[in-house]
Amino acid sequence: MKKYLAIYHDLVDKTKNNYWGEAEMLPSENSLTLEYDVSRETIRKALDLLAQNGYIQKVRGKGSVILNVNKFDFPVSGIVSFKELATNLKMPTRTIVNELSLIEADEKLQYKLDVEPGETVWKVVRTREISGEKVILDKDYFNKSIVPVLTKKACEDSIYEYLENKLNLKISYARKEITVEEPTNEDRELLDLDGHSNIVIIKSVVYLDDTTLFQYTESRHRPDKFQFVDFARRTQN
Amino acid sequence: MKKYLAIYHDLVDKTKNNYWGEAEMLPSENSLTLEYDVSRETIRKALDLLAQNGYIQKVRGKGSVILNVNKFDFPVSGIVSFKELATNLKMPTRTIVNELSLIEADEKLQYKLDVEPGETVWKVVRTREISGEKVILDKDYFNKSIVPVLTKKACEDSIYEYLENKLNLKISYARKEITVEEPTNEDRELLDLDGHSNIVIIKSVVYLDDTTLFQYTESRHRPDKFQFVDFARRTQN
DNA sequence: GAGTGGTCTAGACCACAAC
DNA sequence: TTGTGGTCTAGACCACTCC
Repeated sequence: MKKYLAIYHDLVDKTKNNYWGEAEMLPSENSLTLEYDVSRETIRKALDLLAQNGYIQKVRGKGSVILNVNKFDFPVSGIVSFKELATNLKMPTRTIVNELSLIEADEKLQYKLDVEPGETVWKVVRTREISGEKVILDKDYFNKSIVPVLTKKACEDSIYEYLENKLNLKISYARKEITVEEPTNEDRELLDLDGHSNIVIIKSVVYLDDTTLFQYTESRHRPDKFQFVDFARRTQN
Repeated sequence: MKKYLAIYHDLVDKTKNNYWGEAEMLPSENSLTLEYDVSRETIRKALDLLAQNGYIQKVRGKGSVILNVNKFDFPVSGIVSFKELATNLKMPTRTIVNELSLIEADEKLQYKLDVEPGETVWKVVRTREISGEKVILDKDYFNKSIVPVLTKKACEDSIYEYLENKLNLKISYARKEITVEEPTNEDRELLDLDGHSNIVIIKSVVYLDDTTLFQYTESRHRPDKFQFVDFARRTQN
C-alpha cells in the first residue's frame, strides 16, 4: 500500500541477497527513482528507513554504502534480550505462569502505571526456561481499564500477540532501563540462579499509539544469560 | 542554517519551558507552517526529530501530543551510561590514565578493528573515579592510520573532544553490546570492586562518517554503579 | 464537515566528491 | 564538470478524529 515501505522491504531483500553482486553501494537515488517510477522524496523515505535500521549509511557526494554488519550479526537493530535471541537461535524455550491475578495498585505501581489509588491492575509473573534452565523472571503489570480480560493461555503463549491481534492494541514505544542488582528471595525461589550473586533487571514502561501508558514490566535475567545489543546513530544537534 | 534543525531546537525549548502553558498538544502542522513561514514538509522534518527524541508523539487525526516524560527524567533519549549520568548530576569525577601505548594488533583486535595483521594500534587504559571510588575501567583501541597522534593530556581530558575538534573526525554511529561477566584480575587490580562478583561490560565499535571503523572499546562498570536507559520506538514493518 | 497528520509528487537549488 | 545526497517548496489527495 505505502510505496516507501514496499520499496524499503524490496531493498532490504536485495541487500541481503547480494542482488547487486558484491557492490558496496546502492544505486543512486536518481536511478532508483527511475527504477521504481516514484518521486525522489519517496525513494529517500525508503533509504532513511534502511539507514535507521543499519542496512546502509548515506555519504554525501558519494552514495549509499551498504553495511555488511547485518549480514553476519543476527540482531538486526535496536533491542535484543536473551529471550528474543534464544527464539532466534531456535533454542528450546518454555514459559511457566507462576501467577495471574488482579491486584489493587500499591503506591509504587500507581506511580509506574499512572493509575488512581485502589484501581485494579493485572499482575502476571512468569518464568522463562531456556534449554531446561529457568533463567528469566518476568513480572508484568497491565492497566485493567485497557486490558479487561487476560487468560492463562494467553500468558503461556505470547501476551503481545494476544494484545495486538485480539484486543487490537497498538504498541507505540517503550522506555527501558537496565540495572544490575542483588537477587531477591523471589528470584532465588523461582529461578535457577546457579550460584550467581547478581541479577540483570530490565524495567520498562510501554505506551500505546494514543500515548496512554498501559504496561509496566520487570524482566529479571540471570547475568550469564543476558545480552543486549544496541545500534546507535549520532544524535543531531 | 538548516531551517528544520532551527525549528526543532526552538520547539524543544518551547516544550521544555511550557511555552504553550499547560497545553498537551503542539500547534498543528498547518499553523506551525504559517508561524515559521516554511513549507509543511520542513515542519514535518522538525516534528519527526521531536518524535524520534521522545518529546512528542504524533497521533493521526488529532495532533502532536507533548510527552512530559522528558521534563522529569534526565536521560533525554538514547544511551546513557553511568559515566554520563555522573557528569550530568555534577558528581566529582577523575580520570586516571593507566596505559597509553602503541601495540601490534593481535588476532582478536584484528577482527574487532578490521586491521591487517601486525598493524599498530593505540591502546588506552583508563580508570574512572566517581566520588572517590574507581568504578569504571575503559579500554580503548584506535586505528593508528586514522589517529596518528594521541597524548596523555588528551586522554585525561576527553578523547572524543580531541578527535572531533583537533583531528576533525566525524563519529557517525556505534554498535554496543552489553553483557555481565566475572571480573578479571585486571578488573580487581584497577577497580574498587568492593566485593562485587560481577562486572558489566559494554563493548562498542565506533564508525566514522565515511563508514570506516576506527575504534573498539570495552567499558567495564561495577554493577551497582551501572545504569542504561533506552528509548525505543516500535519498528516499522 | 472541518481539521488533523500521512503520503506522494515535480521541481528547484545547494554542498560535496570524483574525475 | 558531472553526479551524488541534503534541503526546501507548493501543491495534491488520503485516512482519520472530532463535533
